[in-house]
Amino acid sequence: MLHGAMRSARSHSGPTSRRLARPRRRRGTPAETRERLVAAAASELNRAGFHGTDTNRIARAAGYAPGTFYKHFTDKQEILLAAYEAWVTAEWRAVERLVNERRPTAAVAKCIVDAVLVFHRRWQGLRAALRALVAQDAEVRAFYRTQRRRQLDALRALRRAAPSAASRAADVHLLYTLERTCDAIADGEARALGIDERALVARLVADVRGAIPAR
Amino acid sequence: MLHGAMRSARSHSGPTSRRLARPRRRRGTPAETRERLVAAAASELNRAGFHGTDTNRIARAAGYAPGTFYKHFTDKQEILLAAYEAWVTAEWRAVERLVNERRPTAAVAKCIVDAVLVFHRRWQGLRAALRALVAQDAEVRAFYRTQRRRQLDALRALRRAAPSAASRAADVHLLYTLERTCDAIADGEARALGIDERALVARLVADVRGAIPAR
Amino acid sequence: MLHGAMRSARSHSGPTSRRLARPRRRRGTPAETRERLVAAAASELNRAGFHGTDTNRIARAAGYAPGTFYKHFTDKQEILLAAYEAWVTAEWRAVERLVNERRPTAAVAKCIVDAVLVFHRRWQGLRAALRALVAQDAEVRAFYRTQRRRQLDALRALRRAAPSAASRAADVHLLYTLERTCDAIADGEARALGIDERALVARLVADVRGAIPAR
Amino acid sequence: MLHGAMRSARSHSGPTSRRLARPRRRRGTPAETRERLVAAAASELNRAGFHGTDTNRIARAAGYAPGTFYKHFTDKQEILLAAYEAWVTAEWRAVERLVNERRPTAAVAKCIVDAVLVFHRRWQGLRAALRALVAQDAEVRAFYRTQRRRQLDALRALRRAAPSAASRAADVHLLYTLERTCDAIADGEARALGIDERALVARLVADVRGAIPAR
DNA sequence: CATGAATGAGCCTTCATTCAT
DNA sequence: AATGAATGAAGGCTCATTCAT
Repeated sequence: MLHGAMRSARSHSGPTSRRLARPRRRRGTPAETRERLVAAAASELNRAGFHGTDTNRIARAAGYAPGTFYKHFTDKQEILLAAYEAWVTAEWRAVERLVNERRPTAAVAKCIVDAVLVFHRRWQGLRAALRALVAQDAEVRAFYRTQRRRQLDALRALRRAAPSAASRAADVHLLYTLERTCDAIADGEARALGIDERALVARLVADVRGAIPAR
Repeated sequence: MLHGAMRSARSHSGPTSRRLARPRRRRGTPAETRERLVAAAASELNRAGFHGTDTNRIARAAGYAPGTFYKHFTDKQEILLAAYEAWVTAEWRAVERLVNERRPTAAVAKCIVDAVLVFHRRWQGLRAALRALVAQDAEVRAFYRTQRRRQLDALRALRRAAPSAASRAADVHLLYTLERTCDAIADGEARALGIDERALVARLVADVRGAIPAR
Repeated sequence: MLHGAMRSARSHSGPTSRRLARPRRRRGTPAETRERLVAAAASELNRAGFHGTDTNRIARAAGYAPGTFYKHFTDKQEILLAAYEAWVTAEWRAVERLVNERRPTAAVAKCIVDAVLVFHRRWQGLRAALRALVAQDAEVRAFYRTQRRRQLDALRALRRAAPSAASRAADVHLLYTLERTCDAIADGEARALGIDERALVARLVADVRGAIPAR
Repeated sequence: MLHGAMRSARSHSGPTSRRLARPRRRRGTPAETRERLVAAAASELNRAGFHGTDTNRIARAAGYAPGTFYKHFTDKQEILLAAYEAWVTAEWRAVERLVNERRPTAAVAKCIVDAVLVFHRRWQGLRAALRALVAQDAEVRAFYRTQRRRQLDALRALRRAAPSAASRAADVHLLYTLERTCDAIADGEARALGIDERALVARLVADVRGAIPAR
């Protein structure tokens, strides 16, 4: 009569448990596995930051065991860079698509700012996580600067202007302004400060319009 | 508090110098202890970021045992906020001082940008550490926004203009541009991208000049 | 304008603060100080147990600074023993008083059980704290056994019987039964188990009655 | 779980023997790991009490690294409860076994008291550790009372009597008496007080005999 | 390729205790 | 006699990473 399975009030579920369990055994090519891991990492990093995310959790969220993570990435930092690269690529692909549409400059500028805002809103946390590492880690810094060069190249192509010292300074000035202000709108700071977001966006649109050639 | 450490951009003696010679029972008021801890924290956080230092290390760097930290701060986050507050205060005190000098607007604008650059160069890491936490922690975010409001108030007073929705948008636009660009110059990114820093600074000076009243 | 005393959102109150501050500077004889400390310790230990109480807190609760504690006691354990000794003394003084009243045996037995219950209810936590230490520490164990001898002596005197091996066994049997059962009633276990407390008390009264001489 | 360790009162090989020879990567099922941890915890807690051991030590004693502990238990308290639950189960299994033997009531009662004594002797420290926490922690208290209910149910079944308020009071009265007295014998207090242990045990046997049905 | 139990360095935090005043 | 800032050892717990399977 005492033998019944009376469990402790607080029973730890043990190491076998998968709190984040999703359907597993989704076999596929290594590339698919990697892609799933990057997607899961982007999401986790965006939500909890670099130090708030753990690699076991990333793997589980992607449907894999912890060890699998390290078959595809050498460390946590590497997957952050992969996630960020995907982000930059997607953002600039979107911007380029907009620029190539045959529309008035003003409309294009507005669309670009809107598109950037959408991306910054969606990936606020990921961006912040990266920025923090950029300040601390030389490797991340080098990577970040490479991405920045890609952005600058894209912007220069968009301008269709001959590169000059002045125009390069103007380009980074624009990029930083756009980026920082979009971050502030994206993370709600502008609203919290009682700023009229439309007025702020209007300024950004004006900045962008000044940078792309009139049609 | 901490103004001794914040006032100058070159006043840091290095943490290694203290680690060996640690006098037992350093006497002083609690306020002095607190100030030493904040100065040490600013320095450590600036060097290694939030997750790259620990409270024991901060205490040791200030010349105290680990336990002492917790007599003055409830946790590591609190001391980061204290260090940041001191930073903001010192920076804007410097800016105000410049503004109040009787000099031509152009000269004042140049001095302001230079001063901001000095602060951003010196406290790059601290700023990055804070930004990362702002993205993750609601309490830090609230604190950060309070500081931002102080900055905006200071800027408005400097403008001597009646506050309007447009001018507030212009103010944050300027702040973000100045801040992000100075960060990029401070952390060497501008140089790494082959940007002419003087040209970039010139743009910032022009931005600032547009914001302060002509004499 | 920035110079106003703008305090951080979370401001640690610093080492000078006395969260438990009671009116201080109550000077008096060393014996009075000691007594206040013991009283405060009894209360804290009773509430939070040995490991849940800290000596700084005890000192503050008694109206003194942390250092004062160690002027009167060599360590935390010592004050626990002092508090316990006071407890035992008070309890048996109460029991003796009841026994010496000229009343029928049954009434006296009932009063004794009630009195014991009152003490156990009031000092549940202190008793538990002591018991835990008794199991771990030889010094505490020795002290505890000394108190137990006092109790046995008191009980023997109360019995007015010649000491014999049998009567001594009966005495400890009674003491343990009374003690453990009163603890269970005092800490609410009896009630939680759905036991009729009056029936249980009645049993204890019967036990006690069998041990004291009829009039 | 843990019955290997609990079944016998002499099966412990000592924690020192393991500390040096620690094979890397001990393989086994999670259940085996858990069982080893619980056995090590029971032993450590029994030896040093709740605050006298730490989870790192428990893990090492079981042959694991500190982190392994937290794959199986959320905290130190949980493993204490697991160890205690195993203890209660083992003790009552032993008692039941004795009761079910076809022997005279007197002999059975003697065997029961002896068995309880063996368990109390072997696990004195564990019992004391638990009792101290019961006084301080609501969760532990709830768990403890659940175990107590199991004991009462077992005792009632053993009595083969219809449950009544009077019999329930008698049951807890017996349980507390038996328990507290066995603790006192087990921890050497009875001997230290000059009590004839056989006489005391004889009283307990009489108490138990009164509770189980005659054959 | 994938698994998942196990690792272990190291962080944050507490608190009994000391000692210069 | 009392103070209270300071101490520092130690403990609970986490998580990036490894490796036997």
